[in-house]
Amino acid sequence: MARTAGSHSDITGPKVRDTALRLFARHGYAAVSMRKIAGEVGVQVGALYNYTSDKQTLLFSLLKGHMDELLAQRAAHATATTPMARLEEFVRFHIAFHLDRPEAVFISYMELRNLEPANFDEIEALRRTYEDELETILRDGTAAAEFAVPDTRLATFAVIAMLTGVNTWYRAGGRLSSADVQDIYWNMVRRAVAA
Amino acid sequence: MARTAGSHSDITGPKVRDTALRLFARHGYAAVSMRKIAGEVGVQVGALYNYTSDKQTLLFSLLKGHMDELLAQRAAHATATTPMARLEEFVRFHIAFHLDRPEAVFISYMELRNLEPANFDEIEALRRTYEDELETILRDGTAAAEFAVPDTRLATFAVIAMLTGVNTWYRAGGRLSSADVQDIYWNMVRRAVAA
DNA sequence: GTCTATAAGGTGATAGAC
DNA sequence: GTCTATCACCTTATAGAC
Repeated sequence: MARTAGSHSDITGPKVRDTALRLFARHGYAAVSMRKIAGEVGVQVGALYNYTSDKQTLLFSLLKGHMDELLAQRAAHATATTPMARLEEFVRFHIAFHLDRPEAVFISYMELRNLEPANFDEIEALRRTYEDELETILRDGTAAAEFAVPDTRLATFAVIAMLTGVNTWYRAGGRLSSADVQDIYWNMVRRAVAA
Repeated sequence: MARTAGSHSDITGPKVRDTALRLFARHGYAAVSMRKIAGEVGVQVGALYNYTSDKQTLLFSLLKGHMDELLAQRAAHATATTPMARLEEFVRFHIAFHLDRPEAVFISYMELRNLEPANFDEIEALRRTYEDELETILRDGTAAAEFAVPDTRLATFAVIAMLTGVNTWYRAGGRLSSADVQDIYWNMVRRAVAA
């Protein structure tokens, strides 16, 4: 990893991504210019193009990175075996993961429509993979009579929406910790689906 | 209501609002130019300014109209008396109202950040008024031992998020009617909060 | 790797004719 | 009420110097 004299790629690169993530989350992709990103990073606009081929690719890269990490972390944390235990694990993981990175979560939902079709399809497929794990848990639990869920697809949507909604109101440093929120939401989810 | 010769305000006015609503919902407020709206409406850009003082006011007006209608319709439909019946009525109303106008719902959530502070505060106050009715129902039901909800504020957020999430997947003409969805979601909400 | 300068075109909003 | 023309500015992206 030799470092070219005068180069700052190991500093500027991550800074560009962090800055873009923050600005896209706060103001929206369409409302944030490459000049604004460059200004926050502390470089001129031309320098940004050393780190992304264009603005669209920058957005896609942020969303792709987020979804890849979601699936990787989820796979690393899946250890339970019974449907009830798997559901609790999923609920707690989802809340913890999403509360940890509110900006990435926000743009991954809000900026989907600003992805070019091919990029959109790729992100959607990853999101679908994640949701399918929850649906499988709900179907397995229904088959085992642990759950009473008449429509597992709708229940999947309902649970995901309820859990992701935490990000709209939760503020770190408030009266509740992530663990508190996990307890309360798990209690509601359990009762909503339990036989 | 005399009509000036050559004037079309009674046609163009609503058309500007409908077009802006549709384009903002599809592409986002920042990505839609006044020229694009004018083009879809079938007028030149200067004509738009007979119907709105500026682009920001157009967005605000759409969101304000949506929230006013939400609160008016809700008030008109509130007839139940027991907490359980009031909750069921609220759940069914919320789904029916939101499925009826997906574009207005979408921009009312997605474009909040593009409102100027004073406009944002006004819309937020209306949304808060709506949410407070649900929280009151949950608190009354908990006091009456019909519900077992340890944290009524969080339960309010959870229920609203779950219900509004219907709009992300529901498509008119699919396998389920609005009434079907209401039945399924009411069943989940009831079990999540019932004592 | 970063800079400056530039290309080619889009932006919200207004003035004044009809 | 709608049109055309215009203002002042911002946009993404690239070329070439250092």
